[in-house]
Amino acid sequence: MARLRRYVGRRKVEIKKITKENNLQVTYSKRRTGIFKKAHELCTLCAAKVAIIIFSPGKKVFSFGHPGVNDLVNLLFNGAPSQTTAEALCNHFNEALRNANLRNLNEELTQSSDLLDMAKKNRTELNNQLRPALEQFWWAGPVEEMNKPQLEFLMSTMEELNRNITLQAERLRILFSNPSQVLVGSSSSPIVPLTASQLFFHPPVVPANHVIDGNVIPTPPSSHGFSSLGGFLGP
Amino acid sequence: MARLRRYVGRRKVEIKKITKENNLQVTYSKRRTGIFKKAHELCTLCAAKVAIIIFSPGKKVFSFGHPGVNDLVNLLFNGAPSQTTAEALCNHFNEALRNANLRNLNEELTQSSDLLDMAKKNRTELNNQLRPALEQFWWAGPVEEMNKPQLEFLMSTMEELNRNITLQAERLRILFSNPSQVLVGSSSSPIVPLTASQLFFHPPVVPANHVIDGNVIPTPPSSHGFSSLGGFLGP
DNA sequence: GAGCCTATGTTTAGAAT
DNA sequence: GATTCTAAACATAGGCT
Repeated sequence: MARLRRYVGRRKVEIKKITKENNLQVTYSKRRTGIFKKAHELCTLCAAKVAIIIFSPGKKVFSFGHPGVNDLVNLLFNGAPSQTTAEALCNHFNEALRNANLRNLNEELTQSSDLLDMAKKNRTELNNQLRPALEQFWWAGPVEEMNKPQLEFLMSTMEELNRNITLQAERLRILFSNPSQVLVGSSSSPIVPLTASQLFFHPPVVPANHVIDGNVIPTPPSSHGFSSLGGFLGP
Repeated sequence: MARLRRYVGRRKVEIKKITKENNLQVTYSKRRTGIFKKAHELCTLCAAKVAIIIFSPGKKVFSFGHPGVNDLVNLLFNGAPSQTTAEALCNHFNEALRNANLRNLNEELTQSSDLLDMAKKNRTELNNQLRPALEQFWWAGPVEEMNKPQLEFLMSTMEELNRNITLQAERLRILFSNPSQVLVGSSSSPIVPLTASQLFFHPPVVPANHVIDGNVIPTPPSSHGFSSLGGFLGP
């Protein structure tokens, strides 16, 4: 009864930058977790796809949350178009890359490579084996180093990405040189103009099954390409 | 007193795919809002940078939340390096692009272009005027069409992005052809190896002040570059 | 579908471990 | 720096408009 009130309970907090460096760190950590959880739930509940990148203030610690590893696995091993596959894999790697600054979990990436080898041989048959393994990557682990095969794969994935980017660029150029054809009218226009989203999120036009067999070394785009997503790559 | 108990209160919900199509839609909408709010708070509280993409199940409705418009404004008008500026702007546009499927808010983009013209003339002096205007873009509005100057600007921004991508690719290739130099050792190694994140999130190496004056028409990468972030661009 | 409403399930601030 | 604890703050399911 004389129990001292050790815990105060949640306090109201004004939404402005936290000044106490220590509090900030704790809050950051907690809320990051919270957001990821929410994202996970949203994915599960609604079959949505969610990608999140968070750059912490100083520590350049950033996380990448992404739900639907299940979905990715499905895309990956159920004959989805190559582009999608490439994206799924690239995404998978980036998930790791983006966490690449704390611990050294090279094992996970290695395992990933193994999985890819397996996938190369049989897409659907291995589905059940791979699923649990890939799901380990959910809030995937960090990487301090990549070995050559891993890098190789990353690059080949990027190569395809680059090709798609170039294609999109070509479309953009055409659009640009003749804007009236595409940009005129609203969505109800008889001309059926492309919306901006249609322009940029165009379905694949690239030959299939390239990524998994790919091992070329072109001039792939680096993840700076992703910057447009965040614009947080500053110095 | 005879007040009927009209509202039941929140019910516990199992985290698995919602079957009732109607419920799903409502929940999706509510929770998406919730996540964005959380993200916004995280940004404000912790000065973090958060990027979120959500693809709804069927409707291909996706949103892009991104905090720190404040930060972007600062980057934009306080002499930040060009690359960062480019990214900030590109991001800004993409924020709009990604919402480009519901309403038609061309006005907002137009305003944006105007802001850029202003910025071209004086970066810091206009800071206070611009800040509130740009902040309107926080959960920015949709766009069904872009006019030529807007497209032009988008492309020039992308051009720079593309250049950076190529640079990064070059680094990657070098790394690839001589992995041992970079990939050996842990972060405590005397060789000071690049971490994956250092490799990919490298500081700018591109000449400054290009974007704002830019008006060229190169082969810019399209937003498919972002796919690696989500891998959700499939058909 | 967007919005309001409330009872309840969840998250989390602050302190301590 | 992550985790635990408590109580209060907050988010939200289901129902209704």
